[in-house]
Formats: sequence, C-alpha cells, structure tokens
Amino acid sequence: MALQYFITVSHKKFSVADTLISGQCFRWSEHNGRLCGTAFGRYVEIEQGDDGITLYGADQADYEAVWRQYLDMDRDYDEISRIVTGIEPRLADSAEFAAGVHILAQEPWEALCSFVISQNNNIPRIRGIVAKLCLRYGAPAVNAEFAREEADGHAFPTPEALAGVSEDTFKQLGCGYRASYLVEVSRRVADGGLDFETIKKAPIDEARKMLLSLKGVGPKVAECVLLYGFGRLECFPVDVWIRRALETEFTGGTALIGSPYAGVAQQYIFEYIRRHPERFQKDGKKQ
DNA sequence: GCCCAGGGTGTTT
DNA sequence: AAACACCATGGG
Repeated sequence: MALQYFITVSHKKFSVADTLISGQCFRWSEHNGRLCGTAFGRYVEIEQGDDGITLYGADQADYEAVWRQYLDMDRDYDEISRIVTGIEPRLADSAEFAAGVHILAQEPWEALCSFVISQNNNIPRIRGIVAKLCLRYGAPAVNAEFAREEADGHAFPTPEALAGVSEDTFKQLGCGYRASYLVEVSRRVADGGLDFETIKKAPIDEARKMLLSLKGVGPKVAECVLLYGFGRLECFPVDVWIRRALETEFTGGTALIGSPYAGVAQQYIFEYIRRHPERFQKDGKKQ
C-alpha cells in the first residue's frame, strides 16, 4: 500500500492487538503481525512498533480524521486504571493484565447490530456472521483492493442496506432466532425511528430507554452499544463471564457500577477472565 | 447425544 | 419481581 503513517504513542502500554481482538469488536483479523480491518469505510493495516504504531493505507489526515478517535488515543488509561483499582483493589491484576486495551469508539450502528447478533452466541460465530454480512451487504472500503481477507475490505452494511434483507436471508447467514430482531432493528434505524444523534445527546438513562425499546435489545446489549458505540464509559455490560467473575473472584466489583469508568473496568475483567478460562468456566469445564 | 455461548422475550408463579 | 421455558446454530 502506498500510503503509510507512523505515529508515536505516548501510552507505552497500548496494545493494538489486545484492543482490536478483544470481544468489543468482531471485525479485525491479524495477518503477519498486522491488524487488518475496516472502520468508517476505510481499510487499514496497523502494525505495532516499540515506540508507536504504523498505519498502512492511511496518511496523517486519515489518522486525525478517523483512527485517532476510533482507537481512543487521547485518553489517559493509566489514570483510569488507578481510579477503578481504587474502587476495587482486587482489580489490580486484571487492570495490569489488560493495560494495553483501549475502548474503541465504534460506529453506533455497527455496535448495535453486532451486539444484537452476539446474544446467547459465541465470539467466533459472531465474527463469522458479521463477516458474511459485510461481504454481502457492505460497500467496498477505501483501499479494499489491499485487503488480505475479502470481508475485511468491506464496510459494515448501512441500516438501509440491511433493511432490505429478509428474515429468511438472515437465517441463511446463520443468525438463527436473532434474524427477526435484525429485521426490526434495521427498519427502525433506517426509518429514523431510532436516531443516534438523539441518543448521543441524551442523558444516560434516556439513552438506555431508547435502545431498550428495540425488540432484541436487552440490558446487556444496550450497555455494550452505549459503551462501545457511544463512548459512555460508565456503562457496565454483564455477560455470563462477568456474572461468574462477580460471583467469585470479584465480589466487590459491583461497587464499580455507576462509577464513571465502570465500563473500562468491565473490559479489564473480561480480558482477564477470557485468558484464564480454567478459573471462570462454568463448572470448570473446557470449551 | 449433551453443554455452552459477550441474552432476550414471553409466560407463569 | 422473580423464576422459567424457549429460542437457532455450531463447536467442544
């Protein structure tokens, strides 16, 4: 790829891989040490060096316009780590383990759609379904010709594109019983019945209510959408893994709920328990 | 064959 | 309000 841009990263612990392959987003893949994927309609490959990151397929203007915000490069995660660990000291191990993780600023629609698909599902399957949707209904990204996996070079489908997809087709793509939810959610968003600009400006409880009004969106999905799609770092998604953690090794973790960076702490716990499954799997079973 | 997955809905107590 | 069955699908 012709374009190339290097940016020095002051947050030395920042990990591109841990951030992009982390269960908050289902679109990135790793090839030869580079993280490859599309956001905001642009395909990019990101390589981590000792002092910073190199973006292939992007220039400085792209970085400033898209990737700086998407990767949340301007936030002080060391400070956040201190704050959440102050609330629950037993977070120290998790916070250190996942210190390289940033909370991505994803497009709200992609977050909403992805996490509707995520319910009662597992991450590899979610990734597969999302890839199919992007391949079939997403527009080719800028720089798509360089993509090593074809789906990586497609934008996430617009609400309008998915509003034209039938329930049967969603089922054929492996969405299962979530197919009807996708039909409904796509229509509501495409029709303007759910307006992301309004959600952005709304107080958090109003924002929650608006998302919860969608069939197929419950408390956990709403928290994920607000955290990963709207930058509401106080939102605290509780999935089966987090629930088990709160019932066992992080019983004090509920004190985080409602605090300004609860969502970041949640991410630290999630990364930690997913990499130590033997301690948190149901009944100690293997997956 | 059973159990599980970044859960939610609808129904019954 | 709390408990419960049910929901599709693929991997372990």
